[in-house]
Amino acid sequence: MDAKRKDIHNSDIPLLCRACEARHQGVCGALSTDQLVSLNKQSTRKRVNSGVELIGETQRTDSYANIISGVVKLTKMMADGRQQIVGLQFAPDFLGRPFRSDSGITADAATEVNICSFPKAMIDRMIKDTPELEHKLLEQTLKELDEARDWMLTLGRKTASEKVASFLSLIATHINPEWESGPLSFELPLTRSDIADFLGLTIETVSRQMTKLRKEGVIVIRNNRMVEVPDLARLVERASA
Amino acid sequence: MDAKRKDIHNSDIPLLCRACEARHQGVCGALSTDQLVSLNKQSTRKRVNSGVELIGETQRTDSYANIISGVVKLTKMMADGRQQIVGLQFAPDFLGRPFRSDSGITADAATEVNICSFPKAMIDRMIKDTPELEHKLLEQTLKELDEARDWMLTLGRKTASEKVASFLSLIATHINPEWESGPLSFELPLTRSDIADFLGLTIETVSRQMTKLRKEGVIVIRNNRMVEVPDLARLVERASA
DNA sequence: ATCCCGCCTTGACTTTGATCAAACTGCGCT
DNA sequence: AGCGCAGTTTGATCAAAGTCAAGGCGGGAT
Repeated sequence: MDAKRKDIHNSDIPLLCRACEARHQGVCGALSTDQLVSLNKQSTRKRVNSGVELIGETQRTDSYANIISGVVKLTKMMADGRQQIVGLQFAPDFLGRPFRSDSGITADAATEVNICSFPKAMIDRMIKDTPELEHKLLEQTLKELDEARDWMLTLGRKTASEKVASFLSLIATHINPEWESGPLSFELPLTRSDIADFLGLTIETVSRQMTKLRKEGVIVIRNNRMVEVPDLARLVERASA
Repeated sequence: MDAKRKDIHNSDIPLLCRACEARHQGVCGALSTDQLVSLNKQSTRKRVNSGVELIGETQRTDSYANIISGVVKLTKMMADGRQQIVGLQFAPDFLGRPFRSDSGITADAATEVNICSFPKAMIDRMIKDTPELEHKLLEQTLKELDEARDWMLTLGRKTASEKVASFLSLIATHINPEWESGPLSFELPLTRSDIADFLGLTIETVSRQMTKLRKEGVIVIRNNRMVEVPDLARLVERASA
């Protein structure tokens, strides 16, 4: 095993992605300087508004992207309109499904989103030449799989109240992963309707459970989007995580 | 790109795994003859009965395994005993979580299961030396992710009746992937209790919905485990897939 | 054969969350 | 300011699934 390979496998220091002009753990971290330079030429930065479809039925999926900022929701829809959010992606996640163009999932911007996108063909080519890239993809895919399975437990076995607490905990800890103690406030990246689709509930039930948590003093609702959590431990408790 | 690399990426012909004495799409497909020989020395075939824990709290996860036959259920459990099956694995799936020992999931034999297991350290070492192996793992992980997300839609948005039909369709099509038309009969690999844990329902609800499908002529229940489906299309329809 | 035990089914009733409907809030617009 | 609108909250009612309880079925052991 050469030193370079070892380095990639043992370290999780994000590398500089010149194409995105940002440090992140997206695909770029595995690339050589030469590859980054050529990627740089083909990549485009985009800013999209909330609600815009990034990958799906209408948008042909001929590109991958790194998320620079914002939140992307991955949604599955049934023929009759029922829908379920099957994943949320934050910076610096990688957006796109390798080796396949359709997975029956659409990706929409939940908030304003900045992405750096590049041609799918280019990345697919680099994957074949660069094992480190495949390693990065495997790590992200495993992370997404863990998250999906955690959420399956929430969808299948938790009560409405536990679901809402789980969602708020998820966002709270994601916004501030290094939190220790004391109050914490943050902006919800989703509307009530999106939260309902993420939790497998209706908007009315989400609203009622939020109200319940507010009345019990577990959360403070500043406005529809801004939430304050005086004691995260108490919220996490409600989630029965 | 050398020919060998290209071959692995473009072909999905299962290779002979000498360690398992079986052709399958598990990890062995990516290995060289030398690697297979050394794997052969360290691997052990095991037959385990239904209900036995393969990976989890008690069983220290220091090994990976290929499933030779049988069905393995991946379960998440809450502190109060509620549990959710987050995945089913069939031959020739690969069993084990790379790069991490605990993922909060236990793997139990749902039926009698035959596995071929090898030391985790050995595979982890081979992963670093053999990009093709990592490619195989990525493919399986993506498949599991797709399945998990499909199931999230089922858990979050389908009715009890649709859930049961979805489960039966899943098993029916898995048992006989090349099915065209005409009646189809198969053995359920799970108990009612397991089915309930997979669907996020109670055993009573599962039982009632099975009875309903039986009375409507969509399925015939030979005995608790044996089910006959006269017209698969009609069942799939009920699943609102 | 009979008993036993695990697994499954069925019935009566309760609870949770969905549905339907109405009203409220914040915000951009004229 | 007043209007309109999207998003949210709240209330009343309803239906779906859960809970509790009893009984049936089948396979293995004595």
